[in-house]
Amino acid sequence: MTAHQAIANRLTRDILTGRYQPGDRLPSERELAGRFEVNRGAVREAFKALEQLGIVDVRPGGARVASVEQASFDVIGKLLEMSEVPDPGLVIQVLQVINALFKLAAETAIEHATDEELANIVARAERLRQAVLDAPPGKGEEDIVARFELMRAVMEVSGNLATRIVARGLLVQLASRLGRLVAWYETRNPQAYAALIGELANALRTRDRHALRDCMDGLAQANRETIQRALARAANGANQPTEAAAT
Amino acid sequence: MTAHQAIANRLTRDILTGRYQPGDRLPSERELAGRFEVNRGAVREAFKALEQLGIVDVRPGGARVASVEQASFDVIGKLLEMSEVPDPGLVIQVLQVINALFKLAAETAIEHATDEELANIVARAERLRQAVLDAPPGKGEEDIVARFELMRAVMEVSGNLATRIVARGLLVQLASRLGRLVAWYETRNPQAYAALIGELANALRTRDRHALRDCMDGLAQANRETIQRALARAANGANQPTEAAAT
DNA sequence: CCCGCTATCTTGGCCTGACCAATTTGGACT
DNA sequence: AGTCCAAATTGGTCAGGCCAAGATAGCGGG
Repeated sequence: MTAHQAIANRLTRDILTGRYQPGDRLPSERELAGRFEVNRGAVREAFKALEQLGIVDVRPGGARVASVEQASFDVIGKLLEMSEVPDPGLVIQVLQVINALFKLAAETAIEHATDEELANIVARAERLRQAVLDAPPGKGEEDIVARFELMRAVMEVSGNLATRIVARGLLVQLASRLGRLVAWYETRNPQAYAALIGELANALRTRDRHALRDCMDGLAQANRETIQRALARAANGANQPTEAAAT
Repeated sequence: MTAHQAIANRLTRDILTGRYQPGDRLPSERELAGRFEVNRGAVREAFKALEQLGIVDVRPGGARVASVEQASFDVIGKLLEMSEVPDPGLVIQVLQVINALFKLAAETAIEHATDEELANIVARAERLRQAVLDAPPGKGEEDIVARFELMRAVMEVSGNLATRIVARGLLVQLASRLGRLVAWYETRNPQAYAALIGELANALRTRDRHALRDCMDGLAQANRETIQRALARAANGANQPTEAAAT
């Protein structure tokens, strides 16, 4: 962790947690340099990062914190990192966006992707389905990662660069945060979930748009429930199972 | 335009147009400082911007350009600015993403928004509808902006921060680019479009999810066609109607 | 001839100290 | 109280330099 990164993180945290309100003026570069005992250049680089994040507007005369509304979408990742267990409401919102894009990507994929690409996806889905079924109860946690990867794979072959970039960004931001809670995941009803995955694989294979739409909502709901439950559990027994250390 | 911004723009352009390939090493900070006749600090700040954009990976030993795949979604705006008339394919892709989010936002809005918020949106939609109908043929170009603003308004009241941030980012990036082509817009079939807007307003007012879904696809298609036609026209008569100056 | 290791060179990270131009701010003046 | 101007503050940039983390070429051993 370089100096300017540390400073940027600290300031980001202070801003996103409301210690600095929108419109407030941040301390000057010189003062922060003194406070953090670093060179002004390091503070400047941190400011650049904040500006790029869209949470600060820096110009001669002073740097002011901007409204969250006009923030870059990278702040979502930062917001997820604010607390030990990410805010469930925000996670759900991000999931909704991801699912909307997943739906779009899948529909585009069955129109534009090559047979080979689709076959690849289908194979991956089948693998996930087997994994879900084979996993002993309480030991099927790992597949939450596989679920995300399946989504990502579909987005890759959608041929839509915008979808890829946006969804990828959201997925990595979310996955890197949820991955740490892996110990709390549990697929409530493996059979039902496996069936949904199977439907998805079939819809993709046959390029059946209608079948696709039918299973999408179910999948989204299943994912949401799994994650919601994991979050709730994590929030309770907050630091029992693993070491789960905070920095 | 400050020095580091100019340098960042130049390098961004070089990278996105393929002058530097993914994996290539960028010239060193010192060399670029010499080439652009600025201080190394300025180049450093430019590098910070590129790094934040996700198109460059900078670390001791050298800065390398990253794959477009792992870029931040802000590059979409940059990509749209690469050429005089934005790449139609990319615009369509971005529109698809926006529409997917619009759909999500609208569905969330009819569930969570207050009556007052919805009434606001409906009023705005009605205004747009009237404007479309009243505009004399060939003079209805301005409403393309209103269309975007209507979408933005719906996203604002959706109560989903992730949607707001992502969609807002995409909308401003796209709108700021398409706004300059305003002279080429023309609503092909005002009556049909006005009818769709009317349906949308009704669906929102009555919180009718089914009716909402029905008109969404039509709206998306109408928007896509309008913009697609404008782009094609702009690409042809590239600099006839207005001054349309390039920097 | 190829592979692995080391010494050297390059590169980014950071520092001190300084000047300029844009903004803020406080006080003088009306 | 409201206006206007000058001083203080702040970000933007520059110069030159040290250090540690990577890159690289050259050597030695297989």
